[in-house]
Amino acid sequence: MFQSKLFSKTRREDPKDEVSKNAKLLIKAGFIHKEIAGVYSFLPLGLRVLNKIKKIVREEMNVLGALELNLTTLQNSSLYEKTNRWSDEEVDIWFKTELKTGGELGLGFSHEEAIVELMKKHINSYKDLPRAVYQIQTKFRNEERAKNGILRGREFLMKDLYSFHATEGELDDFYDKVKGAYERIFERIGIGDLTYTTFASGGIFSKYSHEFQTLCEAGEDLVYLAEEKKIAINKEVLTDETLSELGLVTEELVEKKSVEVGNIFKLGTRFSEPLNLLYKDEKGKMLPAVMGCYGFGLTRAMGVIVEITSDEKGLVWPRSVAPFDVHLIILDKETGSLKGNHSSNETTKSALEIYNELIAAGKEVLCDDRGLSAGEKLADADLLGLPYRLIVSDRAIKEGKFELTERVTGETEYLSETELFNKFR
RNA sequence: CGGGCCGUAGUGUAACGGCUAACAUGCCUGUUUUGGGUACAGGUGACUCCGGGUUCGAAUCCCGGCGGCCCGACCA
Repeated sequence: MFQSKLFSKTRREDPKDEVSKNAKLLIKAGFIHKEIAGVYSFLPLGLRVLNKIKKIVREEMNVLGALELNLTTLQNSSLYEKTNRWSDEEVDIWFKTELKTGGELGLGFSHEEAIVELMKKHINSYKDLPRAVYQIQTKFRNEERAKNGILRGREFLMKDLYSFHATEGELDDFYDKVKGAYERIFERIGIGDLTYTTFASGGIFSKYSHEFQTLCEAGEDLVYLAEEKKIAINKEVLTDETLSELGLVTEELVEKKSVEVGNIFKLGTRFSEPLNLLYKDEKGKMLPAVMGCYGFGLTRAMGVIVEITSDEKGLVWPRSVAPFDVHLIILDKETGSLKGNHSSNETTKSALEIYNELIAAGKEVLCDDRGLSAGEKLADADLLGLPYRLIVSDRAIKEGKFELTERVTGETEYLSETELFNKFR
């Protein structure tokens, strides 16, 4: 893609209405746009990052054998009355609205009820179990106070997976597999080292749930780490009892701030019972299905990546989620001479060749063909934070070399064309 | 939901109750420059968030609304 065609512009100054690092940088670099407090639009660059994360999440969901679907945003109030989750006393984050013909609706904040209602039509027998379905969908939560940019919005993108089982043992097995899948997701999106599987309060059905907490100064949660064992405990369940159960002692724990990027729950029959999701077992007995639910905040994960990887110059994307692989920067005496994908200038011509070859090699390339000064282009490149910056300049062309700089380390190599392509193979 | 701060060109800031609301940046024209936001010249751009009030006079003071941020509470 040519940068001259990209409508989003970078800004020189921090937006005055943002304090969080993630929002400041993402806005400055033109990845997102704030519509309302806690409500952000995703511009082309930001959307590309989100899509990269989505792809990784989908791949890991597929490994679990889960099928993707898409439930509605508008939710029927009467369904939630059955599980006692419609009243404001029970759930205070609903965005509620109503039909012109009467009747209340809510914008979905989570979809346990909806998925159970749907699966009732498709699960009748033990032969229909187990089942796992997921969706990647915008959730709405009427937070009293949105904060920290895209870490806690009123509207955000979430992956929610639900599983249905005949027995608790079956749920336990699946639950452990999901835990593994989550660990792979965090590894793959580049925050695995800082993400801890954390014991948290479990709700009614199980003693604990597991949160995936990424250590981060911008975090709102407090976790206690046993670093060597790679175990963490959320402050909310930190008791002597918990410690002895997990075989830990207070002395080995370190307190850290963190962001909850995922949370997995054993729901048991919390929803299947009141909503009558029943199946017949081998003996013809009607039993409620045993369920699990597994959430992952995509937009929040993106915010966390920014919080922990960016530096004073700007964003620093891990390769797996970067909007492009390579930032190809043309520095020549006639920049702006690039018209309709051809040019008479040797440097630009050479850059275009490289551009086309990289694309042919399957790389995603952002080519800075704008008629700006070198300094501006370099500063923008740092701000956008693509993994590699490839400079094609008059100087380099004379020497027959391309200059490749890795954003995260700042290390530069001077490569021949062959070496360059070996690098990207 | 308690407490605090704030709202001025696209962006970031300034302006004692008093001159045509200033500066930087951006944007447009031209010349210049091409390895770290190049330089110069000319130009463009604001009903000072909205509504009321006080005053000879309001960006500035008062009331109400809307919007934004922070601290705390909350976050199934």
